[in-house]
Amino acid sequence: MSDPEESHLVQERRQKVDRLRDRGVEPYPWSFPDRVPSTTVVDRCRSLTPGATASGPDARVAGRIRTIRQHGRSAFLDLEDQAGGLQLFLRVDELEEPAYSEWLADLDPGDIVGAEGSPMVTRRGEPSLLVRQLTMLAKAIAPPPEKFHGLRDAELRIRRRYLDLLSSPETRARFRARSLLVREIRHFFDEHDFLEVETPILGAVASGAAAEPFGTRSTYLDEDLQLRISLELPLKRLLVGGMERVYELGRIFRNEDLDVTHSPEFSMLEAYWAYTDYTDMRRLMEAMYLRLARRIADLLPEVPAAVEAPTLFQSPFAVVDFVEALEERSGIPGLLDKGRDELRALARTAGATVPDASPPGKFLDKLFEHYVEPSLTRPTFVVDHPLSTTPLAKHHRSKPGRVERFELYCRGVELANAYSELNDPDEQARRFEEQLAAKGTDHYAIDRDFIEALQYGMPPASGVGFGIDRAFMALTGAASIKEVILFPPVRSRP
RNA sequence: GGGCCCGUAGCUCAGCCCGGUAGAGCAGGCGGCUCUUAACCGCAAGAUCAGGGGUUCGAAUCCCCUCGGGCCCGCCA
Repeated sequence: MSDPEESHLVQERRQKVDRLRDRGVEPYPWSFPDRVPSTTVVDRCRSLTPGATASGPDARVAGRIRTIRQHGRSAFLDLEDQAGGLQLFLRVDELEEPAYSEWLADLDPGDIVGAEGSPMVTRRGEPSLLVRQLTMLAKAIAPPPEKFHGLRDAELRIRRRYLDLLSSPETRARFRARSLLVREIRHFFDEHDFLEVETPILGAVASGAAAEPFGTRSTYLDEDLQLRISLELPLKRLLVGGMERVYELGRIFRNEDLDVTHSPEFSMLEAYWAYTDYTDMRRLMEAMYLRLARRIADLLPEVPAAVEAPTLFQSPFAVVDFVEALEERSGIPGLLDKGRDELRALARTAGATVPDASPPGKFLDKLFEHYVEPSLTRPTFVVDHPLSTTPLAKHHRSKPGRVERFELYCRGVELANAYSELNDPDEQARRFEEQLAAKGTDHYAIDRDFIEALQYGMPPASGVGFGIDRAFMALTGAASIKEVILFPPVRSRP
């Protein structure tokens, strides 16, 4: 693939830029005031019969030229803007300066133009703008992707997302929906009196999850730093500090390979709620997902999975006990009494390869992943995990060997993870030590300052975390996380 | 990191099995057309066939390596 700079197509378009300048037309002007969305013009066309032109004031629209259909001394242009698009109808006897023939010669698909004229409906019934004045707003010197098939090359669609966006209404709709869904999530927490906060991305030791961190370095501090892998510990410090309902929605970084459901950097929301337990949080999450499901159906009426979301997410969500579900599905009784070696053997049989030295919880997670997860297509809360799987949750008040935790699953994907938060400083210290000793989790560094914070007293609280990308995937049925991240990580260009 | 598959014009694709020196549509150029909508009609142009090496009289095509991508596995609560 040669550099577009060298292409003769670009050369030809550069010559058009020169020609425009020679005629005194600025190819890159500063603004286009008083423009309205294309939908405003389309609305004004509704009352018109085919062939009629509106009598009222002229309308001004702006956007990108997608196609040009020239008919000798008239032409139709398809103009696209964020609201949608509109057909422009150019006729030599309607168009003011500059001359029609000059305009068409220097206009290409991909150019951004402004148009002023009368709303009209063609004889074939297409809402249009009968153009009186056409203004070049940004001459495109690189040609846009093919008008009908668009950009299919998966690599180009990701590396040059702007090309994917400008050539694909579906892509534009998807990312618009993502933004509005994030807005909805913020509204939800704001309405429940949670404060949105920001905590550091850079720190000495990344903690709060078992994942390989990215490293970087501060020249000023002369220290090695790590990028955060979770939001948990700083937010809990805020509970200690007296903030009773906090959440953060931000990027976290895990130094791992990318696949259909994992990206090395992704957006995570974590919320902590003082004086409540995981049952309260379960109700909150159910309420949130019910709301998001309704919202996504409105936002993406063209996407079947989005339209089905309100049917799929219906109250009450199913609740299953982690151990009961696993024992039932696998047909293996007494899992909690089994030792590490026995669990490892079972995990092997189930086809999972886990480092021998992993803590018992790791094998249980693998078994769960294998036997239970795929069957969780409807929204289901999996509750009360074995203690060995979860170092930061409070032990269960009535089930020995368990913690008060839930994970929400839907369409086989984990959508949320929450627990009654551990606030006993000594037990927390002990759990960290155990994790560290168990190996297989060598990235678990002990955050001493966090233990110290707990010593001052953290109110009982529930906390939840969920990946924004996966939530959006589950709601829209997206096949890959790359489809829901505007700029997924890619290798630098060769 | 391992396995399989893919990379041909700016874009979308054919040609590759079975070796004979590259073909179309869109976009662009020139000409025609004042209601089209993947507009249409005519003419001309556009390609280090991802890059490098090998086999061969001859390689887009067969083999090897490199780069980039996709899928699966591993890693990843």
